[in-house]
Amino acid sequence: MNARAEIDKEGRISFSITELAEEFGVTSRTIRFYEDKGLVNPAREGTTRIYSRKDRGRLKIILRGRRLGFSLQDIKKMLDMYSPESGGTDQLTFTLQKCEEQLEKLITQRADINEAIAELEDGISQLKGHLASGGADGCKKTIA
Amino acid sequence: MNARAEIDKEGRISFSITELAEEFGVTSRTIRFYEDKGLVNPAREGTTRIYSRKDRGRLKIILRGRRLGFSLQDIKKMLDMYSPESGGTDQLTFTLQKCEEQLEKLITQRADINEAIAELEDGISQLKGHLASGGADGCKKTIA
DNA sequence: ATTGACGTTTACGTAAACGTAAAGTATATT
DNA sequence: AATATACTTTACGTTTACGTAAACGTCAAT
Repeated sequence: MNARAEIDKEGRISFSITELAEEFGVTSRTIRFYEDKGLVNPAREGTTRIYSRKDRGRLKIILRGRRLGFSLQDIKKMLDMYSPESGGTDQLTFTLQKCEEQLEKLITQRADINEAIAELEDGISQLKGHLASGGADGCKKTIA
Repeated sequence: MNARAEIDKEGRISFSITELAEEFGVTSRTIRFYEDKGLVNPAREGTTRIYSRKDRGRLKIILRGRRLGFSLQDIKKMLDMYSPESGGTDQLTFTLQKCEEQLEKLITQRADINEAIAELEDGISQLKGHLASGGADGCKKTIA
């Protein structure tokens, strides 16, 4: 049994690469790839990667970004935005602007989703109608 | 001047590939590529592609799908779902189920977006706080 | 008749996001 | 000591979604 695994059973404070991979449903290759691209930067114990809670948080954000269809490059920018480690006033201002741009994007995307959802719901209720009214046709609505 | 362009100035009933490309902000190459993949199937006048309103509708859906991060393959399935041309009852039932699955996906995705938006708004207001309170630090909040 | 705008096919090129082997290190259990 | 397990790096392979170039057809205006 591993020392680290012993110490922090619950409320973990550090994680191995495979732990995170399993938790998030990706391969370790993927996580290392993200590191290659500068999206995470775990500590090292010798050569082995040690992921902090913060690293884990970044991973979570990365994967959500991916689900939303953003490129890793965009996601990197987003992450950099979140942590303006060097807080010069103009850096902050810059970050703020980037954040607001990103926010716009997401809002647009939400609108897209809502449209898609509405159409799907519409289609579903029509399908149900067709099934209820029995027959092979009904109103022949396709796509507009 | 082209005959078609003359006839249907407004309320267009058919479109050329470049018209649609410009309208949707993609290249004609992209649209032909979608055809290659079976996502659209415009009529032909000789060898030239003629896009109907329906084709245009499909294109709109395709591009929205893309913005949402779906693969063309997924989008094809979605489109096939919308138009169950051969309406056998079990075909309809199948389509219905697929639609409902898709709906689930989108709802999940909307949740993702809402999370991301919330975090961003939070981050933005914190940034504004830092900027207002002047200094180089403040509360050192980074990512969790 | 030629220029130009628009269309076509065929086919090779490319960037992003990993997959997948190869080959080695480190620790732990049998 | 040997096997198993987890980790590492290096590097080439793969898929998706187009870009881009070549080489040609078609129509309308100059």
